Amino acid sequence: MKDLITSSIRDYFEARHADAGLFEGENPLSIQLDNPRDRSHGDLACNVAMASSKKLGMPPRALAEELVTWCNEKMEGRATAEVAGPGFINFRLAADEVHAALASILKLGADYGRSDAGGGEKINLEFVSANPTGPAVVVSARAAAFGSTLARLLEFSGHAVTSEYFLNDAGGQVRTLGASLLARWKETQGEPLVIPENGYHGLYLKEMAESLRAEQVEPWLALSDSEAVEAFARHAIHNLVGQVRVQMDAFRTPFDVWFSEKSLHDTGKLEDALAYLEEKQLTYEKDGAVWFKTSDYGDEKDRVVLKSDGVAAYLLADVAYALDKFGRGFDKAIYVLGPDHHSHAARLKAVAEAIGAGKDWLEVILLQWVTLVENGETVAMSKRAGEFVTMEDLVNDVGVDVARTYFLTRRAESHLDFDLGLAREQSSKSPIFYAQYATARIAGVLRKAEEGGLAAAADADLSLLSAPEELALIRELERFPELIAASAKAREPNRLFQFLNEVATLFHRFYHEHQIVSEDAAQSTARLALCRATRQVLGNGLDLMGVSAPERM
RNA sequence: GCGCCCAUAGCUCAGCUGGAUAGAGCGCAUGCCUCCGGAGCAUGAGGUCGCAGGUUCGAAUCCUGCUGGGCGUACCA
Repeated sequence: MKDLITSSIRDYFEARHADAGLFEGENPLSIQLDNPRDRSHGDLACNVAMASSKKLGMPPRALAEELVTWCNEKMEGRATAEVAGPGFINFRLAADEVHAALASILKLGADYGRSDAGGGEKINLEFVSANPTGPAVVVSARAAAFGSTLARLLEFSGHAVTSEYFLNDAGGQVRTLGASLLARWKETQGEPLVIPENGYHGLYLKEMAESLRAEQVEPWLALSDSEAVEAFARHAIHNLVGQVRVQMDAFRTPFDVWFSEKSLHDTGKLEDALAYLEEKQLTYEKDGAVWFKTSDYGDEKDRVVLKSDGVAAYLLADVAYALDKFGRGFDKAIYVLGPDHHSHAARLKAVAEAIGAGKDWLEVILLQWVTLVENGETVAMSKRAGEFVTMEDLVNDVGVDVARTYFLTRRAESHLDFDLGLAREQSSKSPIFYAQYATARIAGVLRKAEEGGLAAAADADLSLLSAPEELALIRELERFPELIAASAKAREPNRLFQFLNEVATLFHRFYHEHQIVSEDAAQSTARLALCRATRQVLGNGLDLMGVSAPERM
């Protein structure tokens, strides 16, 4: 339908104003159709008359009048146009068009909303990637909810997505972790507890140490100090990564690839990366270290890739990892980073350019902090000090549906206050309940209809749906595919949440105004069809969010 | 100092990549179930969109400069 309107408008300009060259040059005119905020302005609104009036030397309203006449003829009653305000052209779809949209929702079912907007673009989406030096914390839960939903949105809108988790299972922090566990082990053996400098104080290591068996540890202790620390570290990492995997799974956040940083070290990829940079003459030596000229690509200063002690700096792993990803043929790599890593954005961009992928190949999304709030008090967290609410605690406390939704209500850039008290309440105050309540309510109505023998009637006469509340609901449902595509393109899953709430609002209003199951079988059947379509859209949307659509609550 | 992010109703936040009278939830006030789920619906009060300029037919949205807050600014990862 949109295509018909757009082509009608374009035809007009080509027939009457071809010499103005509106569609050429550096600022070609694009014909936009928006959903007006105010429904009394029709179904679709267009601003071309205002946008082009200056170039054509015509007053916007006069131009709009001509366009309206032209379009009304072209569209043959499938939609009607009228001029409004300063020169908007408002289009109203014929009822048949609206009903056809409803029929199409019912026909497509679980695939309704799917599109090929992404054109099969191959995207690597990396998210969470938290250091496996302790249990996953709340920021990871936010990243998980955000990333997994974005992955599903991208997939649904026609992209080929690989969800990836990068494990920092190498480097100094891992050794520190091993040393901390070793200290905890010694504690279980009656020795005084001496946690190393900058070590990890969390009780999870105490518990882990207590679950170690003596015969397991003996061979480790027989090794040199350094190798012993390494052995404890390996155990700790293995254990913690296992926990993270289980939690991500329980949080409905599947990953296609768990990428080990250590594997880059073990397979010589770091040396390859360094050789690559050297070959491209992007490195130099200074103060005994090897530097990478990231400032050539917009970073504020150069960075060390090989430390003066000969050990690779983390950035080299970034280069090796980016080379690996690029080599796997992705058209785009999205990095979802935590707020503590935002200084990395510039140098990651530099890496992308240096390896010849181009700076648009690598996209950084920065998630902001989550502050847990309870009774107006901020709940403090620090991984090293061992005070934190883990992701597991959070999920046990409020449930997966509530936790996921809470994170999906906000844009990535906004700091998020997570109110534990509110989330725990399981009431209408909780953000997800409104939409879920709608699905449960619909399920209730459908059960009722089934008891009355109405369920089987598939050939509903949709033209019986003509009340304002009915049409408004259908038109909102019709926006779903477009919303999905836009939400994926903007990397803003929160729009999906907003949309589902809008659908729920319109459904509740419709429900309140109209008796669905009544004496009038034809009318009932039509309204039941609308209920099914609404449930389908809510269900598809909630599914993308990784949230359940309950039959009863 | 420099860099990134944020600033919208009493509170928490949306605002669809420049559109018409800036919205929702919570809280507050008032109505609506003999009827399919009242965990719902409707109405009302509440705004200098941080401040000042600029671009535009048109700005909460884009640009510049301020103010205030968060984070970062390692040969840590």
